[in-house]
Amino acid sequence: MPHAHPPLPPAPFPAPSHDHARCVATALATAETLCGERGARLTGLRRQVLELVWESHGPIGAYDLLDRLRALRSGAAPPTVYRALEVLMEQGLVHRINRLNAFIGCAHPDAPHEGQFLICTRCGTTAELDEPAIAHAIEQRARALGFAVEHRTVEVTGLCPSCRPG
Amino acid sequence: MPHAHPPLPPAPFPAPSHDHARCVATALATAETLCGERGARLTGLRRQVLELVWESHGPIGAYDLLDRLRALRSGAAPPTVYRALEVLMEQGLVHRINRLNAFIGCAHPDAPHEGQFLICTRCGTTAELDEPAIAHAIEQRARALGFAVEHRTVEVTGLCPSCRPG
DNA sequence: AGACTATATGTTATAATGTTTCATTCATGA
DNA sequence: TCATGAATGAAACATTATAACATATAGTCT
Ligand SMILES: [Zn+2]
Ligand SMILES: [Zn+2]
Ligand SMILES: [Zn+2]
Ligand SMILES: [Zn+2]
Repeated sequence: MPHAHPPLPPAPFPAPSHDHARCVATALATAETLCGERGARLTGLRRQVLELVWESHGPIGAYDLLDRLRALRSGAAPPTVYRALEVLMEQGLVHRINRLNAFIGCAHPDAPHEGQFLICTRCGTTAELDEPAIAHAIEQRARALGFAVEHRTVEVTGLCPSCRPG
Repeated sequence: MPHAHPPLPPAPFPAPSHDHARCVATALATAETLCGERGARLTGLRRQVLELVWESHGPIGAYDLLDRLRALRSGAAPPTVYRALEVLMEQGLVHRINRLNAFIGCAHPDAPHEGQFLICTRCGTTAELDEPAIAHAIEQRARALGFAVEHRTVEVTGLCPSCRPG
C-alpha cells in the first residue's frame, strides 16, 4: 500500500513544550519490545538507567546519572551506571557523545546504527541524524585513500532552532 | 600559471618507511614561522611538546606526553602539558581527538580549520582531511533542521592502507 | 524441590584524564 | 631599574572510567 502515510518520525528538534513523558514512555516500551525480541534482558536497573537517560533530549554524564539513580537505589556506585550503560549501548538503546563524555537515548533503536548528532550548546537538546549523504561523503573519501571504515563519529555543536537568535 | 605543479601535500597516509624526522622538522619549522607571523610565542616548552606530539603520525595521550616530557623537564606536571597543548590548539598546530582523549599534530596548520580524521585502529596512523563534501553534507542537513553549526567533530576509525588485509 | 550454572548486581578500591589555585620566574617595555 | 603581564612550577583537587572480588538472582537440569 504505497499511499499509506508512514508513521512520522519524531521531530529531530522537539519543541520545548512537547509532551516529554510520552517520549520517555515510548522509548521504554520500544526498549522492552526490542529486548524481548532479541532475548536480551532489560532488568529493573537497566530500565531505570534508560529512563534517567531519557529524562531529557540532551546528553547526560555518567555521574549525573549516578546522582539521580541514587535516589532510587541507595547503594549505586559508578560500576552500577557504567555497566547498565554498556548493555544499553550494546542494544543500541543509548549512544555515547564523545565530545561531552555523556550519553543520550537513541532516537531510532530499531536497527543498529551509529548516529550523527547535532548538539545545542545552549539548551543541550540534541538531534540524532542517520543521514546517508554524510556517511557517504566520508566513505567515499576514505575509499579513495584506501582506508577501510569501521566506526564513524559525527558530533556537531551549534544552536538549535529554539535557541538560535532571530 | 595554471600548468605549474602545486607543491604536493603530504600523503594522508604516509608509508611506514618514510623519513619521519623530516616530517617533524617541517612541522616545527612551519610552527615557528606561523607563530612569528602571528605574534604568538612558541616557547621552549611549547616547542618541546609539539615535537613530542609529532613523534608519530598517530594521536598521543596527555599523560603519555607527560611521561616523555619528564625526560626533558624533570618537574613537569599535568598542567605543564595541558597548558602547552591548549596554546598549540589555539594556534591550530595540534588537534584533539575526542574519541581517544588524545592529541595529534595538525597536517595543514596554515589556515585555521577543524580536521576530519581517519584513525587506524591497528597502527594508530591518522590521516587528517579537510573535505568540503563532508562539511557540506553536514551543513546542508543542519540548515534544513534550523540548526546553526558551530563545531564539527568527524572522527572515523578503521584500517589504513598499510594495515588493511589483502 | 535441590543443585548447578551463568548472569547480574553490590562493594571497595584504583586508574586515567583534566582543572584550580597560588607562588615564582621570565620577558618586555616605560 | 622598576612595573607589568605572560609563562611556568608546584601542589592539590575534580571528573571520568575501570578492575577485582563478593554476593545475589534467574534460569536449567535432575
Ligand atoms: Zn521528548
Ligand atoms: Zn537549544
Ligand atoms: Zn612522518
Ligand atoms: Zn594502520
